[in-house]
Order: sequence, then structure tokens, then C-alpha cells
Amino acid sequence: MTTASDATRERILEAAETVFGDKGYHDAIVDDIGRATSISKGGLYFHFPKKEVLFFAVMDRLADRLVQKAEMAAAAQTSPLASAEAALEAVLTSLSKRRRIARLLIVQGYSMGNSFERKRVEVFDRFAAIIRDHLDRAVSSGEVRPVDTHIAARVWLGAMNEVIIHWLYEGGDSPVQSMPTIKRLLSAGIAPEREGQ
Amino acid sequence: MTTASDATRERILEAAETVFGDKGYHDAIVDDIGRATSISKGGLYFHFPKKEVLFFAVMDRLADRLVQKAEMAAAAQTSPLASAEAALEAVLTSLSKRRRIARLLIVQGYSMGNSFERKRVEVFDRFAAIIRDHLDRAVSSGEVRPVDTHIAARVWLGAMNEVIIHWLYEGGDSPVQSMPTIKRLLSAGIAPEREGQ
Amino acid sequence: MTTASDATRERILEAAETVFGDKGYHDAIVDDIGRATSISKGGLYFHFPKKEVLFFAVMDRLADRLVQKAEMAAAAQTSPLASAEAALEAVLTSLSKRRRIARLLIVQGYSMGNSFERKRVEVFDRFAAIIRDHLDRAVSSGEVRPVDTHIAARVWLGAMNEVIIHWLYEGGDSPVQSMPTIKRLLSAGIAPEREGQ
Amino acid sequence: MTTASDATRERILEAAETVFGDKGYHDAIVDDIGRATSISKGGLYFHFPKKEVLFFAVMDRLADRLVQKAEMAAAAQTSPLASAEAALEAVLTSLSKRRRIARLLIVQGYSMGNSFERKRVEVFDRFAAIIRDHLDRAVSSGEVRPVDTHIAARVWLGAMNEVIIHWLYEGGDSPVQSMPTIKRLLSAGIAPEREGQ
DNA sequence: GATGAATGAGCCTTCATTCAT
DNA sequence: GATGAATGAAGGCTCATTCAT
Repeated sequence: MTTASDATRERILEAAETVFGDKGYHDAIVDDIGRATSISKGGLYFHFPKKEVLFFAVMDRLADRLVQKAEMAAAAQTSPLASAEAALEAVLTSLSKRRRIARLLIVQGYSMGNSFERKRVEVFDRFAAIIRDHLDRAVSSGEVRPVDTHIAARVWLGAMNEVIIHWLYEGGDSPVQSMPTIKRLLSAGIAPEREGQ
Repeated sequence: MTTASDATRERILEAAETVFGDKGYHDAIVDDIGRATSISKGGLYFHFPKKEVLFFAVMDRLADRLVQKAEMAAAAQTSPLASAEAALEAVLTSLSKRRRIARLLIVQGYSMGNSFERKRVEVFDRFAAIIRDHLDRAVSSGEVRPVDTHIAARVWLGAMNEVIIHWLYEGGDSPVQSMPTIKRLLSAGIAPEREGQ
Repeated sequence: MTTASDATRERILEAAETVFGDKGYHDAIVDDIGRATSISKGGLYFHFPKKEVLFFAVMDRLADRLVQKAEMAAAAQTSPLASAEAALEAVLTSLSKRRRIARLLIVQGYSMGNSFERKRVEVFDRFAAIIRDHLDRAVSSGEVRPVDTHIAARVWLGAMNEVIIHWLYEGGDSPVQSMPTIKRLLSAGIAPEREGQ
Repeated sequence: MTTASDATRERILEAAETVFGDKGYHDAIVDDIGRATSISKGGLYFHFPKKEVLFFAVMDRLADRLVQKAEMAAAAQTSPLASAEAALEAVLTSLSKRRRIARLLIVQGYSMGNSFERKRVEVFDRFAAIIRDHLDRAVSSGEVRPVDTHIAARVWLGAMNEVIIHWLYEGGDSPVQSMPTIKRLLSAGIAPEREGQ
């Protein structure tokens, strides 16, 4: 119950969240965090043995908060589907409110300032453009219902991205195996309206 | 048309793709690439003025190849929707075949070996678990059709991730604004089967 | 006569002897000693104002014990020469029994783990090899009596080493001045047996 | 045959010998050596991957020179015993001429400025005093021939020291086992003169 | 065009020491 | 007397980049 010590820990975590969020992992130098906390570098290392450990502690703390929000939002719903949607929305909403947090969670492990991420966005935009282009035509032809193809293309790509990341780190079946399922999931989402729907 | 020079450039790009793919941007030190090419560090710098430039050149080259594949796959289809699906599948298939390429494109701008990305996977898994849990119940209750909720949850999260990244770098409306559209897109994808479908 | 305090002092000294003996001065960090004593760092500093002071206190305590042993051994002899020999033997025997003590006294002021001392051994071995080689031939030719040249060479080198160290720190005549004396001392030690001896 | 590079290496080695000799391993900071060479820190690390490696390279170079001198001195003698003596004398003479070299070879792996070594000298002096005291009496009583007991005591201690160091690092029989041999070697060195000698 | 020795700014980490409690 | 959180100076090492040859 070393409350004093815990408070310091919390202060460090708070400051680190800001600094990492602003500069990314690599560009955030340990002195920056010390300065932001007015705790000496040595003090930082007393609480966190490595910069990396501190960074991960920040992410865990952040994830805890978001998970909690997601769960509360889900609990407030009546149907399971509504709960699932609410959970997703809760996270997305939280991240939308705090840009810094979003960057920290999603891309600030990235380095090179943000130039890498910009390049990644650029590349994905090229893919998205192709998909969007075809979706636009599909809308025109009535093959799919009128949707915001901008968003739809991005959703498609995001799905792919996530599936691949998971495979990269968790292994398991090749993403290609999941393709039919993914395709059905995504295509059904844009299927033409049924009357009465 | 200094073909000789171009060949050297290509050799460098080839080796750099391997090295960056294996180690990530930060952990790939310039000497590594030199060693892999048997071109001296000075030689590298003759062709690419900065490490960053080389990295981006590698990504562009890679994107070019993927875009071409996506376009060819799309062109081989008859309907626009099939084209869109084919484009997505082409990219996903390519990346599935070459793990190194996938890592390079998707996560190797990350640093810290891969520990950051692992942490990101861990965090996202927590979110996915929540969503999957609710989707499972929705399936049980018949609220949605039987789907692989594992994949579905990941698709949802991927969609969210992509939308946020785009917003982070391109700005524009808050992701929250897109939420209704996203929600509809995703929910429609798991809506109960209609008879006759 | 703060007996309690003295007991603590003794506990610290005891633990410090172990830790310094195991790791050497530099590699023994103050926390190590604290941990070995279950006395906090602050407590250590209450009794010894500096790490160096503690280290020297350990050495003094050790020297006291050895000196006492040497003197007792000497006192138990009847002839002066036997006393001198007994004193030397007592120290050597004590150190032989406790490797850690020997290291503390003789080499643990050294740093770099023990790699420096290893290198020193290596270098001295090269010198010893040269001397031994010649002594072996001298034995063969009957110029000197049959002795363990391995030990003899080491004795010679040790003598040189000690004389130089003394000169380095106490100054005085150049070691070269002592050379004739040393030479005579050492050579007489290996002179051929006289009949009747 | 990268003569240019080798020359730099040599320059570094030269400067490092001076700096290590003056300050000891720990107190010689890498920048010191850089400054002394007017070679940048990076340059140093290009030639020697670690401070430790540089230090050992210095010691090896030094040992090479001394070994050569010892061997030449030995070769110039006619009898094997004279050769052995000459080898020892050559090393001792070399070290006597260059105090810095002597310190580097013998004690500069030590740290703590030189305070540790001073303490070591102090401790050994206490042992030496005991031995000398008894030897003095042995001289008075005619038990041994008149010798410089100051030097003799130091020779005895040096022998012990060397034998223990060797045992510490090379293992083998306990030094106690060698005691009879050592005792005989040393005592014979101070035995009373025979007539006609 | 290519080489590789040299540069040097920069950063993480260690650890003896202090001091409020 | 003791604790342990906090300090901060110091130093080893890395690595992108340059440039004389």
C-alpha cells in the first residue's frame, strides 16, 4: 500500500502517455519524460527498469481503460448484436476524442517521426482507390446498394490488414483460407436492399 | 538510361526489401543492407541519399507490384463487385505468400524488434474478445446468422483501425461520423439469411 | 560501546567480504551488499560513508586476521628461520582454504569481471614459460639442482612482481638496483646440491 | 596490407597505452583516448569494438615487446642459468625504465584510482614486516647468511602471491602442496655461505 | 561509381550518494 | 538507527552520414 510510490508511478505513466503519444516510441527520449514529470531520469528507472517496460505499461493502462468503456457500453444494451456494436463504437469514440491516445495505441510504436505511417497510408490509399473504383461501378450498375464507397473500401482494407497482422503474429491458417468468409461478410454488407428492409 | 546503374539500384532495392522485411526499419542498419548486397555503404549512399529514402523506395516498388496484381485480378472479372473482391483477394493472397513482404508493408515501420507489434496484437485481442463474445451470443439467439465470429470480430476491428488511421493522417470528419455507415456495413454482413439467398 | 551498532557493523563487514570476494570491487554494487545483509542501502551508509571505506574496512579486517595467524604460527617455532617460514606458510595456507578471501585480498580490486586478471595471468605465463624453459635446460646440464621448474619460474616472477609493485607505490631505488640481490637469492635457491646436504 | 589503417591502429594503441597506464582501466574514459589520438570516438570503435578489447590489445602488444626483449637477452647468454636470469632481468629492467608500462602491466587493471593498490601494498607490507623481523633475527643468530631482509621478505611474499594467483585462475593443486618446494627454494637462497663459495 | 575509414551527436542505462520520513 | 525513493553525473556504445582516395 505504498500509496506515495504508486502516485509517482501514476504520474510517470500519465506523462509518458503524453510524450509517447506526441513523439512516438523512438523519438520520445527518456529525458523528455523525466522533464514532463519533473522526476529525474534515475527516478524513472527506479520505477520502470527499461524504456520499453514503461511504454508497455502505458499501453496496458490505456487498454484497461478502453476495455472498461467497451464493456460498460456493451452492458448497457439489450440485444447481443447491439452490445457488439456498442463495444466497437465505444472504442472508436474514445479514440476519436483523444487523437493522442489513438496515435499511441495504433501507430506510435512506429518510428521515423510519422513518415513511415504516412507512407503506409499512401500505399493503402492506392489499394483503396482500386477497390473504391470498382465499388463505385457496382453501385452504378445496381449490383450493390448505394453505400459510401470511400468508407466501404477502407473497411475492406482494414479487415484484410487485421487478418494479416493476426496471422503474422499468431500464425494459424493462411489468411487466404479466411478469404471466403471475409468476402461473404463484406459483400453481404453491401448487398442490394431487399424490399421491406 | 544508365542501365548499369539501374541494375545496381535494383540489386540494392532487392536486398533492402529482405533486410527491412526481416528486421524492420530501425533494426535494419545500413551496414546490414550493404553486406546483403555486397555493395559498400558509400555505394548505397550514392544511390539513395538517406536510409529513409531507400526504405520508401522499397515500399513504393512493393506497392507497384501489388497494385498491378490487384488491377489484373480485377480486370479478369466480369462484374464490378467481383472485381472489387478480386482486387482485395489478390493483395491478400500476395501477402499471404510472402510473410516477409507482409511484415514489411504492414508492420515493419514499427520498431523495438517486434515487441511493440506484439503488444498491439495483445491489446487488439482484448477488444476482439469482447466483440466476439457478444457476437457469439447473437448467433445463439439467432439475431445474426451463423458466422465465424473469430473472423467477424477481427474484421470489425480492422475496419475501425483503418478508419482511425486514415483520420489521423488525412484528417477529415471524426471517425464517429462514419460510425453509422460502418455499423450498417458490418451488421448487414452478418444479418440472418433471407430465404432464397 | 554501542554493542548493537557494532554487531550491525560486523554483519555488514561479513556480507561485504562475501560480495566483494565474489564480484570484485567494481562489480559489487552497493545494493548487492544491502541485499546480502538485509540492511537497506541507507543503513549501510550510516555505518560506512563511502563504498570505498567499506571495502577498505573489509580488507583491514581480513589483514588483521591473517597477521594474527602469521604471528601465532611464527611464535610456535623455535628458530627464527622456522618462524619466518611458518609465517609465510600460515598466510598461504589460510588463503588456500578460502578461495574467496584470496581473491579479495589479491585480485578483487581488479575490475572487468575477472577478464583483466586472466589477461595478466596469460601475460605472466608467457614470461614464466621463457624462464622455465631455460631452467629446464639448466637442470639437464646439471647447472642447477633438479627442481620443480614450474614453481621456480613462478617464484622468480612473483619476486619480480612484488619488487616492482613496491617500487611503484613506495618509490625508492629502481628495482634494477635490487637485481643483483634478487638474482643471488633466487639462484642460490636452485644451486646444485652440496654433498652432505 | 591496409597500411593506412594499420597505422591508425598503431596510433590508437600507442595513445591507449599512455592513457590506460596513467589512469587505469576504469578511470580511463574512452573520450580520453580519443582526445589523445585526435581520433573520434567512432573511429576508435571502428578499430576496437569494445573498450575492453582495446585494453587487452594494449596488453598483448606490451607483452610481445617484453617477451622479445627477454628472449633476446636470454639468447645472448652462454649458460642456461644465465639465460634464465637474463630473461628475468630484462623484463625487470624494461619495467623499471618505464613506470607507466609497469603500472599498466601489473596493476592498472585495478580501479579506484590507485587507492586499492595502495591498500594492497599496505596489507602486504604488514606481512612483509613479520617475515623480515624473523629473518633479521635469523641473520643475527647466523642461521642464515647476511642478506637484505627487506628484499628477501618481499621475494618470499611475491612468490606466495604469484603461486596463489596462478592457482586462482588455473586451478590445480592447492598452493599448500607447493609449500615444501617453495620453502626449500627460498630457504636455500638464504642459507649460510659455504666456505669457498 | 565505389570504398570504407572516420565522424560525432545522441541516448539509454548505471549506480554511488543523499535525504525526507 | 533504518528505510528506500529520488537524484544526477557520467560513460559506453550505436549508427546514419560524410568524404578523401
